Amino acid sequence: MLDQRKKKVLQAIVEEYVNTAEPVSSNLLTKKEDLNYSSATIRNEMANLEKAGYLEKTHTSSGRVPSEKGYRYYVDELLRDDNISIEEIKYISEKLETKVNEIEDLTQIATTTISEITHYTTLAIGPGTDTQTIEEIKFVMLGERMIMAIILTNAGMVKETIIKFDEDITEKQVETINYMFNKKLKNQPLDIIDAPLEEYLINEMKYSVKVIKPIIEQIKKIIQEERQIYLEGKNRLFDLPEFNSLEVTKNFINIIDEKDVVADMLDSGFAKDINVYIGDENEKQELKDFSVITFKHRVGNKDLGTIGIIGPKRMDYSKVISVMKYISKKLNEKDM
Amino acid sequence: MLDQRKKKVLQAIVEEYVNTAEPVSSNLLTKKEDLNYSSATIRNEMANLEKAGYLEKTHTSSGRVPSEKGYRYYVDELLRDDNISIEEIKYISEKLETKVNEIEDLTQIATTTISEITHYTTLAIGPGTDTQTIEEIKFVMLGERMIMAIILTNAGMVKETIIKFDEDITEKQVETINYMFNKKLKNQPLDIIDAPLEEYLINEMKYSVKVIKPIIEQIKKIIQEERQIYLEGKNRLFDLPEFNSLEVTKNFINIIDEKDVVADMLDSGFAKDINVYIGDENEKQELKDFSVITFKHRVGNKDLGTIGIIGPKRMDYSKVISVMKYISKKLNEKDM
DNA sequence: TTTAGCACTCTCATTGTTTGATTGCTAACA
DNA sequence: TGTTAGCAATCAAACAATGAGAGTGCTAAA
Repeated sequence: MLDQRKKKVLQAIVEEYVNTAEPVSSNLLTKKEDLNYSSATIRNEMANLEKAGYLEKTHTSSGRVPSEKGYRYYVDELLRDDNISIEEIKYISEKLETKVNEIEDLTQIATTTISEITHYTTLAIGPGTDTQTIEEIKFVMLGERMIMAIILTNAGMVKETIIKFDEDITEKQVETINYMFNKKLKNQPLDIIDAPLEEYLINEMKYSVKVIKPIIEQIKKIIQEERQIYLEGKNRLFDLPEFNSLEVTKNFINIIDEKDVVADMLDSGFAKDINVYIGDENEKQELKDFSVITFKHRVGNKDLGTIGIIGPKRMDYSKVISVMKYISKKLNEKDM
Repeated sequence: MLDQRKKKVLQAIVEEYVNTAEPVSSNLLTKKEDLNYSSATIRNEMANLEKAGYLEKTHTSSGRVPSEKGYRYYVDELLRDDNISIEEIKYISEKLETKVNEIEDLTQIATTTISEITHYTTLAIGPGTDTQTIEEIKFVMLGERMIMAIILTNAGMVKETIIKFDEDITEKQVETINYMFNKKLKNQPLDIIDAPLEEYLINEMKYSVKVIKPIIEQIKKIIQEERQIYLEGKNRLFDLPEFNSLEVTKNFINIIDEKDVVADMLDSGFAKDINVYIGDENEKQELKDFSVITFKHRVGNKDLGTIGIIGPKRMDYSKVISVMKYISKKLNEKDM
């Protein structure tokens, strides 16, 4: 357990380092209002904190930098989570009131807003197929050999896809398909669409494989592949001193371009409302130099996926967590 | 006009530099089969070529590097445009034969294939709204206050969007909308959808503004905003020595993330089948350190937009142009 | 017209030097 | 006992000096 003065020193070092990206010296800390001690005293405290693992040095005669343990302690015990201004609250409220036609647009708006306010790269992903059920499925004829399938899910999402056939198809057939698919799929989980279903429908409907197979295949494809990823402020981090290194920059670009990494990053465990992963705490090795903060994106208690930000370990945790808490609450209060 | 030997020297320098990214010395060139002269002779020729503007030096005692004029001469006069192997031809053919449901998928496939073979970043953009006409427009009811509009264009593209209303809407109304919109819009250019049309429809149909306005607005939005951009191999260039510079790397990322820049880049003039823009020849100042090569993406003579690659000025023009010529031809031969 | 030879130029890697920031430690102080 | 002044030690960063190596331009001879 850290005593009061150690907490103050640690907090001051984290906040100073977050601001300046420069190792913090004992001398600098003596200028802080609530640390009225000589630099020698501060130095002793810093040496203690370092011994306990909360601080690090970049070389023997450098100032101190928070370790991951230091950041973790700061996040868990020291930070303010109401670090949000009236103007920011106003701005967020305005943005979230935008009228949208598709519920996904709201995800985009939230993502953009968070990135604008925090100045970090913000990512979002739609809900997994396993959490959604089919509310309705509709087939529309677009030509003799082309139909469109439209799926409405319980989360309020609409997915559509085009299916082409090798042979002509009649209005009557489309009607039957409509009826049969709905009968079989209504209120079923999205990922029910699979081989056994295909077989069943072919037997039941007496339609040729040539009709059913392309439909099932295409729907399967769109459900599996089309998990939308939203990305905003990709280049926001480029001006940070961490990104003066080519390696870090390229590494970062590779990470956020890799859909799998982003999906995994956003799908990680959700013990709390706001989840903070600092450096090595991230499951993915690639993320060891970054911190990630995520929250479940719910609107009126419907699961719409996850929103998260990524930034350097030297991140303004206080600001990010404050903004996320507020936006998360506001989103959930909305009715759609 | 360059004499035979000067051409050989220029060609050798371009090709050597394209391969190695190192300034080319006179000594190195003497090792080329068709340049059986001493280094002193080559040096004289290089001095001449430099005086004429085809070559540059990075410093007084360095080897030579092609200037933009040098690249231009190489592209116009010296390069082979059948630099494509049997394996590559085979690979391309296979890829382009993939069965697709939506014509845009073909653009994606072509883009990916080009990037794979050339190892450069490849971009594509769909056809502009001004070049397409509406073949059919369909409205489907998805709920009491929600419909979907589906537009089929003459290029074979399908665009769809969801529209929500503040008041309930009937099946009957949707039918009327269907009829009226088709009557008015069939075979009209895509960008006809605008304010005067809105007024006309409101008068004609006696429907409240509350019904027509959201429809027009949403359709307008999707037509204007949704010009799809395809991007493949974004990180392909990162390993090139040019990208050892942070500035170049960040600059590049910024360029290809900026939809406007990419659109402008791909929409530039089309004097020839294959268009080559070297460094400063690009309209956009941001592209001055890169070369861009584009071609009109046509399938069965339907305009499907533009495909282009971007890479360093030190680009393998021969390979890229050869591959593009072949793919362009193959695409156009397809019937959709 | 071509080439051998040589002085000249410039980059790049290496090494040494200086400066300044910061620490840890010791001894004195309250 | 906790706090602080003072000081030697450490290290990064900036800068200068040096030398090797690669390449050129020019001249004179073949």
